[in-house]
Amino acid sequence: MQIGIVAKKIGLSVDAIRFYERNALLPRPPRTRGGFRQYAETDVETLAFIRRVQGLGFKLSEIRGLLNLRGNRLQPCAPVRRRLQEKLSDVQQKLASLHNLERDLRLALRHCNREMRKRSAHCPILRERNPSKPEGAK
Amino acid sequence: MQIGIVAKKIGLSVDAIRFYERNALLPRPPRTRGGFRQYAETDVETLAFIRRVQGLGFKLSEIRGLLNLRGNRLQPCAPVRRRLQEKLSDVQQKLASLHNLERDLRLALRHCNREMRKRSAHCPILRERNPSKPEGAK
DNA sequence: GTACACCCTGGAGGATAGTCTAGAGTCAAC
DNA sequence: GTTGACTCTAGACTATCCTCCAGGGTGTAC
Repeated sequence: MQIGIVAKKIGLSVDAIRFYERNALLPRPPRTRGGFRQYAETDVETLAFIRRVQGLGFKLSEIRGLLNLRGNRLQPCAPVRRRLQEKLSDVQQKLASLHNLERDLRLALRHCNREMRKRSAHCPILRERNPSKPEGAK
Repeated sequence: MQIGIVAKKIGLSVDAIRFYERNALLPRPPRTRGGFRQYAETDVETLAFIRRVQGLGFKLSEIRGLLNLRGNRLQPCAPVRRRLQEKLSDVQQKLASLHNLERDLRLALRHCNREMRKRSAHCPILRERNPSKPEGAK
């Protein structure tokens, strides 16, 4: 299978696949005499895996770690589990900080509305010194 | 006030302040004969403003827009309000997609746990074709 | 044997928000 | 007038995940 076919199959760009190869996420495939990459089904699976865990919020560098795990057969579930748990707590932290941000934005909007009702000429967001101490946000 | 003082006052690096100037977030201050920047209180306020709305999740390019609004006095509250609302709905979208991600991660962990209880040698995350269709995530 | 789509490489670029560096100059205090 | 802390500039670098490009070669169908 040549690279364009694989790209279409998986929904990636040709450039992205070559990028993954350069960055050791995908093994170097054999080539035709002319130098064209020739992929097998396992490569397609690897790419599908990459997409899938990328969808779980893993960075490419982390995915590289997972792929190495994937290579050996000795009960690799435990380290994967650990990584999933780490990722879950990352996500939960991000959620918390976004919730804070949401609260601060609502607060700012409320100030804004109050000022508009008063037909005041100065916007509290633009003028005030310290309207709501938005700190918690990431 | 020279740049280091301002930096300390606001909690930014000297480099960051110069960076803001280069990127038209902060006006160019007057200089001493020797070429040192001399800041006034209003510059400190501008920087405080930048920090504040950055804490509300605005990018520097967006903050530049807000700062322009800040210049004119003609009832600028309405456009600010609009931007705040846009930002709020961005945040809400991100929250939704992170919630999806959290759900997918929990699901993946559950699969993982099940497999470990079975003392199975293959990890469902590494092997399965399509364990939980993690799509909704950003 | 030629047309056309496809592939190759290496390197640049891009968005974001800065940080870091070298090498030189300045300010204030003593 | 010298010391020491501070500042100046331009440009390179960080991390992330690719995309785009030129200039050239390959594969296959007709």
